[in-house]
Amino acid sequence: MGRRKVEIKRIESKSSQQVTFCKRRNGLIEKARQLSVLCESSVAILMVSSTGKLYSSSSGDSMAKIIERYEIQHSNEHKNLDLAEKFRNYLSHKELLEIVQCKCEEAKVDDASVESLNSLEEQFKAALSVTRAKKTELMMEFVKNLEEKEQRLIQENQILARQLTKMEKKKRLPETEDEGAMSSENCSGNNPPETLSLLK
Amino acid sequence: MGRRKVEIKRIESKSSQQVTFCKRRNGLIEKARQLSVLCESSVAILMVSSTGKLYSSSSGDSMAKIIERYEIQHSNEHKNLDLAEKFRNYLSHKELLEIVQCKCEEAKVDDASVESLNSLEEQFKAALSVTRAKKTELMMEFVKNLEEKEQRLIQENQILARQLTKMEKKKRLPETEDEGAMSSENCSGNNPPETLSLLK
DNA sequence: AACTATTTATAAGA
DNA sequence: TTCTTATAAATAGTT
Repeated sequence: MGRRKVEIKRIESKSSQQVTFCKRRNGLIEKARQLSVLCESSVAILMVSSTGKLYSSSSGDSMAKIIERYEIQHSNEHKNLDLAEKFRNYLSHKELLEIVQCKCEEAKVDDASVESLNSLEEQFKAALSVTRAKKTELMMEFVKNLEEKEQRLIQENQILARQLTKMEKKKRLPETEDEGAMSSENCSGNNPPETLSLLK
Repeated sequence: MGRRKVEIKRIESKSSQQVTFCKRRNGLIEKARQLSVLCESSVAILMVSSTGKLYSSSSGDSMAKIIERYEIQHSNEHKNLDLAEKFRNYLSHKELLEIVQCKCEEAKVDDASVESLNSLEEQFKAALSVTRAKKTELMMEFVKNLEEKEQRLIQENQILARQLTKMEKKKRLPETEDEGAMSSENCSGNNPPETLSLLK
């Protein structure tokens, strides 16, 4: 698509190559963007020019996310970075623990090479991360339960305090036997018994 | 380039989207191949479809090599674990938040390039890490306080219940005025008042 | 998966 | 680099 048909083979002239690289690079990035928008997908492009310069573009999602997705697919090859994040996103806590257990077994049989220990380390990092998330979840639940329990205890205390106040009244005035039971208005203005200080 | 001009926006029909994804995906890969050959360069493409399926292509060099090249370039950002670690070790939560705030300001002025957003993302990751540690600390403290409070409330309830039991006894036998106050033995065998059901 | 009317990308030139 | 434009190539809608 140009004035001439061009054969797809190395462009000899370095300057023409540079011009073509620039034009087609932009074209490629635009095509990727369109694909991403039209089809609700993520596209990442990495280009290394003949001079070694790197160009990259990502659409639909961040470069990191897309590369991560690739590395999950090719899990054997991805030795290095933040395994934890990947596991967190794609595996349940249980599944992860199973993998770690398995790795531990392997490591026992193994001659504990640096390779295998490195792999084990990564597994532990991932396990740590997922565990941390699980922990938070459980703590949130625990706090919620404690708060509910606290409310119930406070209510209970109030009921007990009210009964106590009423009893003391009856003791002082034993002749008034038949006043309305449990009327909260009766208590509202009274000082609570001193044992209720913690409720303040 | 087709029977109609198409707007670059999400294709509603899932099946059309699928067809377009397939056609343009192949087109993109072919363009990448051509660029690689014409300009003696390496091109990697990663595509994640709307259904989460991954497609990849590399020309001029292996995917692993090209991704490696990218990660070398972005080594500062890819060491995010180290970055988080550094922040945790050398900066207080407050200082980190200040840095992040500052970065947010920068990003607002900036034209929000992929570069700057990527950097911002890394800052957030670091912030997240430190925040998570802080959060755990605070939650542990909160839980401790709740547990202490719970104990105090339970004790208070027991005291109130005891007083109530005693009062009821006095009422039934008003002649025995001077028995030992607060003797727990007196209550141990008694049924608690019905309002204490929540303590069981 | 193939066909083709059109649109789009781009090679060459300025 | 960027723009222009003739032409090649990609692809949307159709079969």
